[in-house]
Amino acid sequence: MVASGDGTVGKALEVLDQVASYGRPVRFSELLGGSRFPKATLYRFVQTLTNQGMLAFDPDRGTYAPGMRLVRLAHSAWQTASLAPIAARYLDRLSTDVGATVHLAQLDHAQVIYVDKRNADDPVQMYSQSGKVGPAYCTGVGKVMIAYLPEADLADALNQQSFHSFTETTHTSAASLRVELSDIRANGYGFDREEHEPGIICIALPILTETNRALGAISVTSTTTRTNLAGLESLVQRIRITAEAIAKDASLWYFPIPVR
Amino acid sequence: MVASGDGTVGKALEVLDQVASYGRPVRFSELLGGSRFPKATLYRFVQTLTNQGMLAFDPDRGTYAPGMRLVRLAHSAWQTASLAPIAARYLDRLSTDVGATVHLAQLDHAQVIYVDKRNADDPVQMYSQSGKVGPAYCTGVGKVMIAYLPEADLADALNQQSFHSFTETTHTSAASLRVELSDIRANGYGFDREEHEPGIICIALPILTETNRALGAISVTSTTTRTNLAGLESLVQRIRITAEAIAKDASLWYFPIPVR
DNA sequence: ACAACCAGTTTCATTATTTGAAACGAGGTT
DNA sequence: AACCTCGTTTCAAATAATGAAACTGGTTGT
Repeated sequence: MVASGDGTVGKALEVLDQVASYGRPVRFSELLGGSRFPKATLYRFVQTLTNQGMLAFDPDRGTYAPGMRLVRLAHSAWQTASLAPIAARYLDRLSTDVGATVHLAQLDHAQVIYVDKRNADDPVQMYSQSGKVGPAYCTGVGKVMIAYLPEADLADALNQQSFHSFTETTHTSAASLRVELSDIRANGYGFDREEHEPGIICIALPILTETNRALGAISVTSTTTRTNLAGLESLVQRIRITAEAIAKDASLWYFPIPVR
Repeated sequence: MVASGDGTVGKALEVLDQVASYGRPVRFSELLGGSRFPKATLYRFVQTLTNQGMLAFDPDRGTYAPGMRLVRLAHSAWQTASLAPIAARYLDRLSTDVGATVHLAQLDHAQVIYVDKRNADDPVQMYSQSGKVGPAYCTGVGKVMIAYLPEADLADALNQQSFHSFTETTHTSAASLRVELSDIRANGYGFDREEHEPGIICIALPILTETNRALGAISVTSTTTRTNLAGLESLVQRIRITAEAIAKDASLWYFPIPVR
């Protein structure tokens, strides 16, 4: 079933996603055009979401945009459910050690979400890169994370990949990707071989629990003008130290105190 | 009616807020304890939200936490509905000019959400301060924003303030706050007179549309050991330049192209 | 071995909410 | 005045949410 949608809540969240997808404030009629819901129904959803602060209505322009309540909730999510707070100090060190850009990512359904970043070249933090999404099938972090998914979830995730061919090396089918995924499980790391952007390569390692679930992934990115895959591979030991340190901290971190 | 809640969607979002409020992963039974919903109902909400990626379930520990979909959505919100992207360069300049901490905030219902920050002392950005919330009635940014609310919304916002007395100067009633709000409208700026934390003072200015709605606010914060209210007041002209520049950019920014 | 207990999950008849076609109202344009 | 478009409201029919109670599987106590 393509259209998932758990009841009313699922539909409302679908509308929320739709608004977010425009990347700019939108009019009601625009939403209606791109929506599977009838006018009155969509109208009620938009009203409800606005009441709830999940959408913000601009009365001057009559437009809707994602609301500030999301920012507040995401702050919670970022702090309690993401690896970013735990990983921060390790990423700092890794980035200065290897002198390259470091990403920390997690999986959301079948998509990659970048939750933190260290840019070695230009020390100015791009504020809130956090939240940016990317495809799983053609990024280093994406591939190492789905490689450790249980078969049922993996099949699901593969179904949701677009397999759009960004470059010559992009995987264009689940079958060819599956071959690489078993390599990744064998090695414990994976590459991005210019699959997403020409000239951009990376090496990625998963952050694993004791039960071998991937909590997230870290990657070191570079360009073909500066190094090559072998060059990146030489960093594996160093990166593994970071990944394991983060995994260990994460396991210690939440020991939900059974407060009574 | 105290219990608002628009239908099923409102209730589900209430549960989402509840999970976020713990600030750590929580068990189902903990949620049940603090919830007005019966077991089966709460269970279904949590299931739905988890399916939707708004919550994340940790199968190893049996806990729920805010999900990564929120981070993705908030990225959208931050980029399209917040003033942060527009204001960034102005905040940089203001912060170096005045040599103090600068905040950019917006209103979410009756709460203040900090969407960006420049810390003059310590150049290390605290990553993703963005999303942090604060009370409206005892912060500089909060007061200048609610001062420009239409009466109906203002009454609503005042009702939702806790008027908890943090310090000796904290407003403890809507009545006394209202007096200050009319001063703020007269002057175009407002102060935090150690109302939230002893020793911490700030001056805040609203970012206004042509129709005099407050899109957000900026503040310059300092301590009583370094300066005083008169000292902050001397910065008004400089801050106003920034506030007006942001307002102007914001008005130019979204001119929703009627694409056809 | 057994019983009691607990957290989490499922069931199902009842109840309340959502649904959407259609009508309406407010501006604007011809 | 007739005619658009866009947003909003109405209301009976259709659907989905509700929650008490039963159930499951694991843990603890005797």
